[in-house]
Amino acid sequence: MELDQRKLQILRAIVDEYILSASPVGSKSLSQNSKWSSATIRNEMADLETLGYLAQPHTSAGRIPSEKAYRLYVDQMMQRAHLSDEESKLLYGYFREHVHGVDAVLRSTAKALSEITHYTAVVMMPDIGVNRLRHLQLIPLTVGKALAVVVTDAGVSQNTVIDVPEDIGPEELDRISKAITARFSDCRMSTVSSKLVRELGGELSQRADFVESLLSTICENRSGDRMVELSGATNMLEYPEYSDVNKAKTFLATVEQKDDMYRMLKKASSMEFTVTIGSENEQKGFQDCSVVTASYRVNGTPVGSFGVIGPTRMDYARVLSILKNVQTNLGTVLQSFLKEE
Amino acid sequence: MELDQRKLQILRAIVDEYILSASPVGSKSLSQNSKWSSATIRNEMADLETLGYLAQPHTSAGRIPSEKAYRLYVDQMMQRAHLSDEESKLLYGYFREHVHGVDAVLRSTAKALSEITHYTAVVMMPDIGVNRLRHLQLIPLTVGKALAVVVTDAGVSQNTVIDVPEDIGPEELDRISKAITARFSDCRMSTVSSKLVRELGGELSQRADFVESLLSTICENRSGDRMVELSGATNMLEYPEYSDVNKAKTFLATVEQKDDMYRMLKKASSMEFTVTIGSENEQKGFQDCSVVTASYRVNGTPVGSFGVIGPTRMDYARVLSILKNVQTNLGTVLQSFLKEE
DNA sequence: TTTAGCACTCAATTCCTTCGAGTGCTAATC
DNA sequence: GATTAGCACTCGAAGGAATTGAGTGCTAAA
Repeated sequence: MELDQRKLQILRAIVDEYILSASPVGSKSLSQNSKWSSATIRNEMADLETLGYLAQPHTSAGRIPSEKAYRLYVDQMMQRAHLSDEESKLLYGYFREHVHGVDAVLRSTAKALSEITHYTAVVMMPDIGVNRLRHLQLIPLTVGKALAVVVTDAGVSQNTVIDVPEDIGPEELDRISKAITARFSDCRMSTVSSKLVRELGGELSQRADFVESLLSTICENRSGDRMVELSGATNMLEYPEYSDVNKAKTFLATVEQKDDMYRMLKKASSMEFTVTIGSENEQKGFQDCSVVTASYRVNGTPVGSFGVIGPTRMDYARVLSILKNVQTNLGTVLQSFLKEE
Repeated sequence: MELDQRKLQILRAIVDEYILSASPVGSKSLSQNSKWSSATIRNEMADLETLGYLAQPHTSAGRIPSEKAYRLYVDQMMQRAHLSDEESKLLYGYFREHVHGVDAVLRSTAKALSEITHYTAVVMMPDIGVNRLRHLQLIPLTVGKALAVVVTDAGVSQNTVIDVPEDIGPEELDRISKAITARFSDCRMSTVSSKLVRELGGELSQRADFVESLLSTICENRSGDRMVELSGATNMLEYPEYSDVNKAKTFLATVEQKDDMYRMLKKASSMEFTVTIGSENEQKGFQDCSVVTASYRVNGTPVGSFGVIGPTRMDYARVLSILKNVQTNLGTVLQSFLKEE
């Protein structure tokens, strides 16, 4: 049995309807806005069920789309929604407001996404490895401790507390900062530590051990916790899917595992867009959710990604349009951080 | 009518029982562990209800304590719980782990509190105004922007993006940093800006306007958002009080208003401990919650506070013991940041 | 003053009924 | 042969009556 034109149309109508209503779609209501009678639609529905695109919660209920149906819908059937002028203005506004550095922009991106989609948004902070070092400053804290502040070409900054041998005083920390900044300026963070061993010279060579441990600490510092911005987790409580507190709790617990979220986004950052439906997700807590992500780039290199998490029946078309829009805005903003040099 | 000894004992038993079970306490079950018959207890309960200490959800149900009862319980009746060795070790462990600066310690405090109490914890980052400046470093970002990193004697650090006149280059930023650090080291942050105008001299005087705006930006930067660490918000979903998704949503929305949380904690930081029961709370979303806070000190000055938010029937005795314990631990840890100088 | 006894109350639970949206199948129609 | 009208059937949801039981207030006896 094949999916002919009519079956496709009916399936699409069912998915569209279910995304809106969250309750099983019956043949009668469908036939209202269609050229076929409810009986015909019933027959087709029966076929679609056999083919695995639809499921019936119980005998006398309508049909709901299966994950397979969503997959088909996303891959082939949906029509990209277009955002109203109002919406894209609103969205753009979020980016205009927070031009205080890449981190701030990405955080406000998360907020924008969750507020506009009404789903949950996650944004991954850029992978510092691919960025170029612009400035490193060591600031003495207490004896044996210092704060390392790193600034990269993308405007990203990062603080790390590091251990310092006790015989290095504040002045030397400052000299070392300047030496590292001078020597490694414009190098990719990921190559700084390996280059180091070979190119050491001058003042730095006396403190090679320290400098090496310093740089590796900095690169490893970015724990998932600080690397993922989460927003609108509680939006999910709006949906009937989560009117059961236990389901809500599972979802919230999953989404707050920032390490996992980071891994998920990192994986997705090599792709322009991803749509992961229901059980396709690795996370157990997302079995009834879908995750849609988009990557963002700096100088053409993908450095991170952001995404929206919603119920499987989420409005994929709309979400994808929004992500697309945000991706563009984000590109412009990030580029502006680089241009100003 | 007075609250005689027997009434007090019965009231206490009811509160204790209700804290555990969350369901109305009847005279029969109470009489099991008491020297009085259910009838006597019933009579006393009727009196306690007239006096406003108890309420009946409906005629044929047991009694639940009123807010007035909790107030009395907290102020006079409860016996301070004592933590098991295991628990205080566990609690102490959280502090041993994260000695990477005051911020990190406070964040892990929030986590510790929420995990051990199973309620929601909020921790306020210390009010930077009362701390003494130790180091200020300006790091160039792009043309017209720089990152100001401030380190205080309590080990607290803070990043702020500031605007810089375009004619100030990286070298001058560095000189200004050093000059400010030298001149204002050991001054309270709150007095730095006012002192400034009078004591300006040498290099700084040429850039008086810039320096002044810089310092004021730094002091005003601490938005509630970054100043409050929240942990375990979803713990509340465990309790029958929040089995209704809407109530849960209201609670979560309230607790995520970090500005409000900051204001609440700031207000509480002048007191060693506070217990705010139900409608005593300003926040509308906390009408069915209680908030217990404790302050923490650096050099004897209260600089911040932390607290636990739970249902009104929370285990006040236990929570207060834990807060007390944490307060002590925190004092020791914060002190250690100062001593090492 | 305390308590045993008893009638009474009322939410929660259970069981039934009704209702209706929806189905599958069959026979008539295009 | 494809489509559709018609009809019997299914089953969850909604609503109502009966039952249960934990708990009360009151009264009279100890």
